[in-house]
Amino acid sequence: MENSRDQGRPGGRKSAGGKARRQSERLIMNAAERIFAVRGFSGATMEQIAAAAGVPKANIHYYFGTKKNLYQRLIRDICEEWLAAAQSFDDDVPLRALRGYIEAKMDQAWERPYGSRLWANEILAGAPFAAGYISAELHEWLLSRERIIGRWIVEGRIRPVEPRTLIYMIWASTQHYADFASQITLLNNGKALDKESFLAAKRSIADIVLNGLAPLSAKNSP
Amino acid sequence: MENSRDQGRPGGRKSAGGKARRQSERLIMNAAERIFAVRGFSGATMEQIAAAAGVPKANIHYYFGTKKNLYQRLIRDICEEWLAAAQSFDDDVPLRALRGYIEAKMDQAWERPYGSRLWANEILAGAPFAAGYISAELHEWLLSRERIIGRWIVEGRIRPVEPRTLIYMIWASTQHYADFASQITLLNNGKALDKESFLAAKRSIADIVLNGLAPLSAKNSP
DNA sequence: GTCTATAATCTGATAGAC
DNA sequence: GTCTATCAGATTATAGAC
Repeated sequence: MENSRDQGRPGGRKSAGGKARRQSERLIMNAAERIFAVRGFSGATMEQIAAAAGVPKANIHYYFGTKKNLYQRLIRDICEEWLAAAQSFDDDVPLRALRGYIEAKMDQAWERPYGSRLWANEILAGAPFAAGYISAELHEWLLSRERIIGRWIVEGRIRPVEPRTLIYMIWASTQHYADFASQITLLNNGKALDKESFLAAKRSIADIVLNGLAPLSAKNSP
Repeated sequence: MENSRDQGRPGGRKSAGGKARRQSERLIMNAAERIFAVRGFSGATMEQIAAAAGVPKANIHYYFGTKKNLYQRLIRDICEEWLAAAQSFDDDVPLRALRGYIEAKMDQAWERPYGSRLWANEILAGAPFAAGYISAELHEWLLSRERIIGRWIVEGRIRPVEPRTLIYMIWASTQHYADFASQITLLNNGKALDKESFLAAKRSIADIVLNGLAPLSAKNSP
């Protein structure tokens, strides 16, 4: 009656499993995200991850098979979450869409900084695992938003700027607060940025960008 | 007559040596910069660096002693070069100082992309080697420029923004073109950004930032 | 100074007891 | 499912011939 396909290494079923499995996987993935974010794929060791998760090394292999596999799961996870922020760029009022997007990206940098850093590390390494996702979903999203921004420019609703540069600026400026957190901390007398300073930065970034885009007419008078 | 302190491993003299030494060191450092930039300190291997430099592994140890030592030399080198760009933030006309600085940072991202990426990797890792430099020289520079920007605001020459956020935005936006080059390439149909697109991005970033800072009065009319 | 060979340690992965 | 013990290969560093 027992089906041997279903025990032992994962993969027998799609990726289901009891709550014990799910719980262990979550524990390991959280630890792995931190370690990979700091050391990169090749720099991280399974032992460091095991120690951070508080489990024996062998358990990680039991649940994820290989280091590569574990890493890929995280990349996929981060891509999926990224889509959430991407959706917030969707109002038809330029300044509202852009402010919403900037705020969503900043919230993400605050709430899941290690995800952002893992991504940065992956890109620095040449995007060996994320390339497919970038060329497909991300590229598509980028093109669609460029079209929207282009339309706003034609309609005179924002100042003429290169849409792509604008989007890169938003990515860079928001992710900076996660990716360069250790530098920011050192420049803040060794104290990590508190929530208030972070919120101030969020507003400030949005203000600079949005003022930079305000059309020549319709100046914002008090 | 011969002094044994002066042969064998470096360190006998400060860091002098014949042209052969200097040439070999330069060759190895260039290769190491590329490898460390992509894999990070712990992810890079001496063998990869040796292969990239086209020398036997043992030679690297002969010239630099340890991996750590080689890496530290690079960090120092990059810090020093960074100071050059920092100097360009020095005009008393706000828009000129800022545009000059943005352009200097962009030029650096173009000319020495691996230096920027190595730095990014170091920060992601928690700045274990660069911490001292960041807390001292970089912090000092940052404070001095914040004072200048603050003065401009008081004098009504630029819109009131958080000076630190502004500087972080400039760092992030310019370094993005070096650090995230692989992502940018993938989003550009697999072709690296050419010089023209890069120059366009440089102008575009400066435009957005500077427009974002233009004071409420004295609007730029045609 | 340059290079091959090798020592000492670390790392990903697995075996197999519980 | 969990954990200890361990293997095979990689990795930093050195020894020593040339």
